[in-house]
Amino acid sequence: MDDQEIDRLFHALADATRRDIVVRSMRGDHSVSALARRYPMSVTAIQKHVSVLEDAGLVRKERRGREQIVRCNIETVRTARALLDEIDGLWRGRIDRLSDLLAEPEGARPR
Amino acid sequence: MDDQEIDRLFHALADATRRDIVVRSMRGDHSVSALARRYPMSVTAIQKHVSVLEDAGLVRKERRGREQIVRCNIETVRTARALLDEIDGLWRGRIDRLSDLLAEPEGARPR
DNA sequence: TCTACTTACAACCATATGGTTGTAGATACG
DNA sequence: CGTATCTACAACCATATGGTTGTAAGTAGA
Repeated sequence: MDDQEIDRLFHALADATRRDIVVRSMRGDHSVSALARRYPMSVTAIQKHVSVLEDAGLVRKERRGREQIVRCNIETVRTARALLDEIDGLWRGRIDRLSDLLAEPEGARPR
Repeated sequence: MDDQEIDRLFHALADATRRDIVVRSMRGDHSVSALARRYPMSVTAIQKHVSVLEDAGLVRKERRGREQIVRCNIETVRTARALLDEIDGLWRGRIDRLSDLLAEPEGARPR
């Protein structure tokens, strides 16, 4: 996963309406226009939000007759979480290395 | 934590330079200008990135003489991760409820 | 003191973002 | 059939974003 994809992923999550669409799309079948009825904005605005989520891989659309059903891609949510875990891992590694240093006897310190 | 704060948090993470600053700021003391030397952009641009990270709570600045040292706020990284965990929890809850339904005998289904 | 370094901030600019309205095509249904 | 619904997409607009340069002020150090 390259930087641009990660940018798109976190950018997609940086909007309350989009986060809400992700959650709703996990809990049942919702067409784009059905989703639009729940927010104070036009169908086109929701189409754009769904498109941003789609480009980020957080959601996919499945056509059913004349409607597009929006469904969540939970794997991508987990990918985002894993990215944050990685940062936390670096932090914990930093602490570990620090305590390693403190625990090491003087002569054993790597040069 | 309200929607706007969450927006700011994910928005701050949606930029490769800013993510890199977060990681660097975990691994030692870096002033704003020291950070700026590592990226192909002006000091002012880095000041703005640090400011976005600060507003998101991902980083704080500590003045040391004439320089500002940027340090990571790991707790906020963990907050972001917890938000994604919450979504994943809803997903897993959905599955649990589905298998509950499937496991239930016909007559026991809630009305 | 004088000079270099670091930060702060205003002003500016191009592009991206998040919304709107309008038009049009495809599908469902009376 | 005709009509309503759903989606797609272009055009438009205001504001936000991410960069720049220029100016000024505080601090360190020869």
